[in-house]
Amino acid sequence: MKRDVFTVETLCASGANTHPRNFHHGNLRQELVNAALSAPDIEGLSLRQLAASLGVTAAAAYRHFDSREDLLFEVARCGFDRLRQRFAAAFDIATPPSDADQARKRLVRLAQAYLQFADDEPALWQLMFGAQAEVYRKTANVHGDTSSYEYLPAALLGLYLRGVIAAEPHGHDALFAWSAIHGAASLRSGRVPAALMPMAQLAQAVAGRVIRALQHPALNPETLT
Amino acid sequence: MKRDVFTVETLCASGANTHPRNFHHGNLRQELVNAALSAPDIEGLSLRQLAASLGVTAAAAYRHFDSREDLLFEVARCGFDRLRQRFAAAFDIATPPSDADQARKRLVRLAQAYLQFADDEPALWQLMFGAQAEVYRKTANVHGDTSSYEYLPAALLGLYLRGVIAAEPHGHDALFAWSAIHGAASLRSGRVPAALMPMAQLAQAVAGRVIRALQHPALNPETLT
DNA sequence: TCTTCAAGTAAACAGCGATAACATAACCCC
DNA sequence: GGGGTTATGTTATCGCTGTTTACTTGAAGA
Repeated sequence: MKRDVFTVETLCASGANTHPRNFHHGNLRQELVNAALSAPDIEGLSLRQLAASLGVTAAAAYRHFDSREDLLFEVARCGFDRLRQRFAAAFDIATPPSDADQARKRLVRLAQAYLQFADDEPALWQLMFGAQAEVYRKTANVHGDTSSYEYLPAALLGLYLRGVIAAEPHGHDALFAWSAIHGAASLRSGRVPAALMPMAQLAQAVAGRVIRALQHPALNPETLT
Repeated sequence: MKRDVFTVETLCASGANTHPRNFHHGNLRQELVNAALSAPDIEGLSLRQLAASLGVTAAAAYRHFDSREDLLFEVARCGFDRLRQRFAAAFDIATPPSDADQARKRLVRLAQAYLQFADDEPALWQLMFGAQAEVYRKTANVHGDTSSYEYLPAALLGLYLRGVIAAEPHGHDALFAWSAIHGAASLRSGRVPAALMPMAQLAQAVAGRVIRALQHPALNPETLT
């Protein structure tokens, strides 16, 4: 009994499927990633439990990933891809803003997409931008996704071209806009009470003020030092 | 030998100190916290290693803390206290701003204090605002430190009273300012390249734009929905 | 059909947080 | 000073973790 557990008969008999396509898992690598993606705490998940939840030994995972970290890299990569898709939908490149108002609304949509992502996938958000963020982001980018960071400057450029903001957006302007939106998402994700207002309201409050800041000429830097 | 290791003679003989004040550690609780505070990765530290680094067994730590988390709570509490001290120094309540310029500079100093803290104590910053932030912040606040969050609104009020910003600062204004500064610190702490400029420059870029945003009347909200 | 290989298994390792049972230094009371 | 109590250490142990090793087996190709 201890030795013969894995004969073909035993397995086929126990499986409800008529044709369990493979004794070997169909695509364990992807299934591991998928299971991790929907875990309530991705960073804290246990590889053994994850494998067990797929009816597989922990060691099996090591046929597909070098380490637990390696698995999390892949999960983060999927996360950045999902975020990029949301940005793409919010940016809506197919219908360029017809006027200044539309350009403003596009920035608000981008902000809201960011906030919504943090709301919808808190564990994934933490993996991507939390403690080990640097490492995971680096690997994700190596795999070819820096593009998430280009929608925001593009939206600012759109605002400039339609006369909403004063000067051609500088790198500092994009960083400022990103800081404000990322900070809001981060505070919200950390359940800071002030950031728990309805999301559309938060997106407007932040994006609206970002636009206000860029609408007017810069302060004399000497008044700040 | 196995039994008599802990006789008084053995210990005094091995200690270089003439008077090892106590066989029991002087103040193990505080020493554990201090050691944790200067660990390169606070969230990921191992209680056993921490205890061993103080020449003590892991179980000894449980005489002073209910759990590893309980220790981290205390560490976070110290972190929020240190942050508050930095805010207090930057705010400099003893010398109120004499004019609008001084009020602006005070906000820049607050932003810089925040960024400097994230730079100086990255592990502590991650503990306080990272994955488990909510939990640690809650406990820290229970212990009596919500005051860190009051310097920023106070600085905005100062700007209003000196005619720099248009309207009496609203909760949304404070949240926006905090988001922008926190976001910048967060991006910098995550080594996002754009945020790695000299810190004074970053503080000016962000705080300056926050002021610019609040200087002017709000946009018509309908242009944003 | 025989060989080879990919992809699973079981078993073991060290390290972790946590608990329980025990030992002793320090202290208080007489 | 002597004796009991308590605070604060120790050792040993548990179950869990990530990871490695050696083994097994289904599938596919010459």
